[in-house]
Amino acid sequence: MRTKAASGSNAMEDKQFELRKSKLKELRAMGIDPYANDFTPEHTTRELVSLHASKSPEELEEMEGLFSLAGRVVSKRDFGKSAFFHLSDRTGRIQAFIQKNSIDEETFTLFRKLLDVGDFAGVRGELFKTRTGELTVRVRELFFLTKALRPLPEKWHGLQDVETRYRQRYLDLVANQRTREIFKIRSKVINLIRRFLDERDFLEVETPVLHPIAGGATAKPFVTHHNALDMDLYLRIAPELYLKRLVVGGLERVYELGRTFRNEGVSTKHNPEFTMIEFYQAYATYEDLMDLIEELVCYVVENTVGDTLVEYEDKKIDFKGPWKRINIYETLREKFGSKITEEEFLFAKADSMGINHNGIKGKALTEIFEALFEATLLNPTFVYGFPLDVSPLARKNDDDPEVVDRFELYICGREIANAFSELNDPIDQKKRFTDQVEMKKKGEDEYHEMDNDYVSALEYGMPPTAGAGIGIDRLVMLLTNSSSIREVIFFPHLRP
RNA sequence: GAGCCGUUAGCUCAGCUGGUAGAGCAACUGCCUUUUAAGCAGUGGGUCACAGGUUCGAAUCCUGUACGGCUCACCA
Repeated sequence: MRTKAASGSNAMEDKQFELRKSKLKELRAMGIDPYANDFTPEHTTRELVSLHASKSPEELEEMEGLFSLAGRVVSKRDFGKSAFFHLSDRTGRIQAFIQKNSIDEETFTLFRKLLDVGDFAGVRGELFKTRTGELTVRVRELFFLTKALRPLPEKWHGLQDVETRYRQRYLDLVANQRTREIFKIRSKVINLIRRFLDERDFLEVETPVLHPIAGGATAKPFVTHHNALDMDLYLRIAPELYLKRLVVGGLERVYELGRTFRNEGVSTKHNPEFTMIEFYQAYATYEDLMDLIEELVCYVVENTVGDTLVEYEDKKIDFKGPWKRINIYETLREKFGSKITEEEFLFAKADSMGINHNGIKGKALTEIFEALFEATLLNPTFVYGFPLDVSPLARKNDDDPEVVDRFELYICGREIANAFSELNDPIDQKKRFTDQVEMKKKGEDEYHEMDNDYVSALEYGMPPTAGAGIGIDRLVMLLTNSSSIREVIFFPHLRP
C-alpha cells in the first residue's frame, strides 16, 4: 500500500482535506497567517510540569506572569463555552484550558471553529489545577502556528499499520510514544559511545564513503559512478582501511561512527545501510579490546536501560560481567574431537550440514560453529580463535599460525561486534590479499581485493594496534526490545 | 530468491460456507463553563490494493501483479 497522501487524485476528493483547506482560507481572510513564524515559546511542557506540578492550587494562583509554550494540538474536548486541549512538544504534553470568559470572544470562536487536532499552536497563560489535580494552562492568548491539512492517526490505537509507520515515520512519531522512546534511546546510545571514547582520548574522524576498492570486510558493495573521472566507485562496506591509515599517520586512537553500506539481503536483522562504529587503539591487543568493549557496552546499558538485566522478547539478557570467552577450536573439539581440524572430516561434516565452504577450511569451521552455537549465546559472549583464511586483516596468533587474534561479540545469538589485533606486517598483508584474490577466483566474490595503496601505508609502519567494529542498530534493538532492525532505523529500506 | 500470511472509511478493526458494506475513533451539525478514550442527539464518508477469471451474483472463490509482514535461503 502506498501512502494515500501521495496520490493526488484521491486527495482532491478527501473531504477532511478539503474542509481543512477551507479553514485555511478562512484564517487568511481574517488576516491570520496560518503558517506564522513570529511566536517564540519561552517554556516547554516538561519545564512547566516539573517545576509546578507539585504546587498547590493556591501557590499556583499566587504566581505572577504568563507562561508561553508551543506544540501540536493532540486532543480537543469542547464544552461550548469552554474547552480543554492538549499541546504536545518535544518534551511531553500539557493540558490547556480555554474559556469564553477569560479570553476575547473572537479568539474563542477561532479556537472552536478553525483550530483542529493536529495543528500547531502557541499559547500564553497562567497555570492552575483542575478538579482532578492536573496542571493546566489557562489560555489568555492563542496563536495559530501551522495548519495541518490532514488528520492525525486515531488517538487511542495510534498508528498500527507497519508499512505506514515506516513510510511515514513522522506519523508514527506523532502517534506512538514507544517509537519516540526507541529513537531517543538510539540517540542516547550514540551519544554515550562518543562520550566513552572521547574520555579515553579517542579522536573522532571522518573518512571517505566513496571507495575505489571496497575493502575492510567481506561483503558485496553498492557500485556507483563518478562521471567526471569516468570511474566506478563503491559505497564503503567498512571504514577500516582508512582508519588504519590514520593510525599509520600517528593518530593512535581514532573512531568513526557512521553509515556503512552492504548490497545484500534485507531482513529483520539487515538493512542495506546501517550504522556502525569502528575504533582503533595503538599498543592495544584484541584482549584489551574485550575488556574495553565489555566496559563500553555495560556503560551504555547502565545509562539507557538502567539495569544489567535486559529483557529482550521472551528472554532476559544478563550484561553483568565478566563476560564468557569461548574459543571456536576448543568448542568444536569438545563436540567432535580433534579430528574436526582435519580437512577430510571437516569438509564431510560441513557438507552433511549443508554448509557451502568452497574448500576453504576456515569458512567450514566458522560456519559449523555458527550453525551449532550462535543461537545458544544469550548473554554477552566473546568468541575467539578465528581461522586465518577468513580474517585477511587480522594479526596471526603468536602460538598458532592457523589462527588470528580476533574475536566476535555475540549477544542473544547475534553478532554485535567484531574485533582483532591488526595485521601490521605489510609483507604478510600483501600475501593475505593475494590469497583472498585466489579465493575470489574460486567464486567467493565477496572476498577481498588486492589493495596496494593500503599495503604501502603499512610499509611506512603502523604501530601494533587493535580495532573493533560494533553494529549500532543491533545494539539498539537489544536495548529497546525491538525484534526488527526497521524499528530502530527512522526510514528503513522499502521498495519505493 | 522460496514458502506462508496480509491489504476493507482519515485511523483501529469486524464482515463465517458467495446474496450487493459495518462498528468505534476522527469529521460535520446541534446542546453542554473542570474534561481527559468527555457526554448526548443527528449527518456525511468506500473503485473492499490493482488487473483478469469463475458465477445469475464476488470484499468473500481462482489466477496474475504491486506493496508489506513473518520464516527460510544468501549473508554481516
